[in-house]
Amino acid sequence: MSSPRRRLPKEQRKAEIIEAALKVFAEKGYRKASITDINRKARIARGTFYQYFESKSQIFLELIESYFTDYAAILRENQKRLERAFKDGSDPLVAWRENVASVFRFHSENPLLTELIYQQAIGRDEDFATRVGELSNLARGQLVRSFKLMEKRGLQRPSDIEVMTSIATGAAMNMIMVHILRDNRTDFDALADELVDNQVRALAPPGINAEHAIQASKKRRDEKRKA
Amino acid sequence: MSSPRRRLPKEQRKAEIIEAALKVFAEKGYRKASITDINRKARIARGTFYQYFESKSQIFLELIESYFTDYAAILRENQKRLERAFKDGSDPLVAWRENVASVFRFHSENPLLTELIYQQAIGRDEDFATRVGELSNLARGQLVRSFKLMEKRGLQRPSDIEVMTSIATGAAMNMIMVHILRDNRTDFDALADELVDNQVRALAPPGINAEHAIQASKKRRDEKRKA
Amino acid sequence: MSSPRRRLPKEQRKAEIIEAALKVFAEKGYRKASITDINRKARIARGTFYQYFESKSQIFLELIESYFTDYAAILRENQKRLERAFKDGSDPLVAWRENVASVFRFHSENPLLTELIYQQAIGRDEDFATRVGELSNLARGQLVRSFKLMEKRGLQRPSDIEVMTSIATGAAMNMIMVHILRDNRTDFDALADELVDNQVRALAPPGINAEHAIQASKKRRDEKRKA
Amino acid sequence: MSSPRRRLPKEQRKAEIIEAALKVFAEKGYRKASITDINRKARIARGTFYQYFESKSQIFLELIESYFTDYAAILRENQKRLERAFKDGSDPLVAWRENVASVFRFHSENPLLTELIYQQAIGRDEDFATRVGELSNLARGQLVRSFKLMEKRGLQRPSDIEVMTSIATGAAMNMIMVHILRDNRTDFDALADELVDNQVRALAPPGINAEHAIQASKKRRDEKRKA
DNA sequence: TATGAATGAGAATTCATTCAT
DNA sequence: GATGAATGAATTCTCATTCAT
Repeated sequence: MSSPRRRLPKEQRKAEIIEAALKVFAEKGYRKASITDINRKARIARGTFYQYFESKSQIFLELIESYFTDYAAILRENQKRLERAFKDGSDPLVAWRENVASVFRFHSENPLLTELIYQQAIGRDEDFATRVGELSNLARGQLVRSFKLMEKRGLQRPSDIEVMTSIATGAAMNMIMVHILRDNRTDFDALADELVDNQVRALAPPGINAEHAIQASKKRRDEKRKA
Repeated sequence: MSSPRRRLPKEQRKAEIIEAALKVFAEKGYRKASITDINRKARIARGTFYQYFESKSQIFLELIESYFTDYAAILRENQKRLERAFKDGSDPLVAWRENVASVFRFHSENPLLTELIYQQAIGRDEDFATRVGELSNLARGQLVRSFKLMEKRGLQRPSDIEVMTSIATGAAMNMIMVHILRDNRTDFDALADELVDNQVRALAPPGINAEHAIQASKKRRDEKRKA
Repeated sequence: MSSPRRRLPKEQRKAEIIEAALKVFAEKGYRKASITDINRKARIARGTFYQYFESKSQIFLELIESYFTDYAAILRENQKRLERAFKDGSDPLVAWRENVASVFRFHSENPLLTELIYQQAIGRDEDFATRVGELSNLARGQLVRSFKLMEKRGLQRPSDIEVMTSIATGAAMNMIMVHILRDNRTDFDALADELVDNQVRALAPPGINAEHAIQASKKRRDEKRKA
Repeated sequence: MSSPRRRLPKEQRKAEIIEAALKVFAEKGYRKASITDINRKARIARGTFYQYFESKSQIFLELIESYFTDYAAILRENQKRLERAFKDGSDPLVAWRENVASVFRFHSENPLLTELIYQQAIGRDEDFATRVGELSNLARGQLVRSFKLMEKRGLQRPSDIEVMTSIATGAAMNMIMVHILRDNRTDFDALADELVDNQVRALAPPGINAEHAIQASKKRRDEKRKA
């Protein structure tokens, strides 16, 4: 009916739409955001959207999946880093610090996606609840495994792992929301230290001196960082 | 056109509508829930709703306000309980435990409202974000004040209070979501103990034996409870 | 948002919408007709339609069903009239003439519905084909039964009943389309006579004088008509 | 953007598209069929279609025209065959039988086009109604002329030619739809005989023995066929 | 010639809100 | 007070058509 405007390689156009959708969803929330909002932000016509995505829910789901795919990769790396430490005989706390910092960094680098997940997808909205539930259970599962490993190695006092996981997860999530998203802090090591120190003190097994372990692991981390 | 069904005292009718709205919002989320859903649940006609509430957003806001009003009352009481402990010379940790348990109990008794707040209102639904932000800052402020008091009294090691608050708040929020809402646990004291023990260990100042303080305060709490 | 216009009893409004839809569908065809067209014709707002009908396809189906319900009633009566003639010993051809005329009259009185069925619904459009097929088989079945009855009673030569039915149905359908719908003829008896005379001559069994039977039955019909 | 697939002679490509369009329209109906459906079936790109046809309605019209062009040729031949019979002094009924059979054969050989015309184009889709009306009047006109000729030659009783034409046309159309399209019958002579025998009996002038004429013409037809 | 990305008018449908009864 | 018919803005999605490559 009317004439096309800007011709773009398929992948680039798709990326632009995804970026626009991410902004719009993060800003307005899934239900309040309209396809028209996305189109406006991506500077495309009404119909163009549907050349790339089947529906509003499909693009949202795609965003969610992409978050969890990337996050899962981070978590897998973290798990490996911890296991490697045990194998190496190097300080597992150093690995733990790096793990926590990497989680903070990941969310800092994906602020819109993070907002989307933590503020929109978690709501019992729509058909996403199921998928989001599945995916966040994966993440939770990773943490549970790490805790178990630490406990088994005698680095953590015996505890109700499920509750400890809720505490650790909630603490991390809230730090991300408040200090990373809201305050835009980027001193990931410092933030990670706050959380890890807290956990070490809280969970150090009776015989172990938490303060000493904390100081030693920070020192080792800094030395390693210099190399 | 047709005959009115049930004539009710204004306040009772209003309460019924609020109850219905709460259920509907908690189940479907603010955006997905329709006035018709609420009307159906409250067994009233389309127009009746507007005799009691100006709009959909108004009743939602009213629900949010009511949550925060009630929660603020709990938090005020908790603050008093802590201050009273200091005045009395009684164990502040006993008060702290009771405080945490009372927060769990409050959310357990108001599951729908809790779900609403934690899963819907938190989503950056621009219409409510501002007000929800204000109100949750109030709650956060209360906690910051308690932490400061503890620190000042030498019961907590010096720390970044903001970060500690994020950790404590996030941990509590997540425990509420997972163990109270999802798992329906009602052993509030046990849950509170998990969290408090964790915090005590993590935050005990250098000179103080955390384990001893934990055991002593639990014992005192139980004795007090018997009376 | 804006104010209601004309308030009508539910049944009356529904009837108005049905009438409007009938006109619009008959004029434009099912697919080209839009809900907006119907709304405009019924002088109602966009949303009002959906208070009375679930969807465009539902109202169309309802129209089709109503046609076949009414038509089936006519055909049942016709069948009875024929059977009564055999029981009475009265001239079955008189009944037959009345039957054909009644079919013409029915379609003449429902010109829009007729147009809808014969010109829209018959097309392999949508989900209607199945239902229309079922329903028109019912009608065809009635005719087959009548033919069999005539043949059994020796009033018709043995023949391929299926083909005869196709011929009779097609002939009648086309007469309806051309002479009733297009030319608006209302001399149903004359039209019926043309068709029946044709059939009698075509199907008269060897021993019977078709011309005589034709004249006699017309005479009897006219006498009966006077009473 | 991407490379052309198959470079074809203009006429061949056009024929392919027409064939695809025919299938698609016959299957889904004009309105429901999309250009994309046609493109997919013809294995061409979106834009290619418009190199050969101006619009969706144009190709449809072209299909309709092609049906009527071919059909008109058949009817012209038929008219000639009938006139030749009169000139030859050979049995016009033999010609008549052949004519009817040829009509059946034509529709049998063009089932998709037939479906299109009888089920789609007939629907008062305002864009085509006019043209389809004109064209089917042409066909009807041919039949009227034949009937007049038969009547003039004393082979048919005087009758309301318009009504007779409606009857004959309707009967033939319905036989085509039911027995040719639906049942896939290919015994065109047998089918033609059913219809012709019927017409002969119905329209034989008073002095003529219909049964005799029927048998004689069939015999002659079969003899001629052997040659 | 052929392609397919881009367009936007238009379709069906939803739902918060109004107001005559 | 209560009712529910009526409203229309807004939303998602479709598809014929255009045109730069």
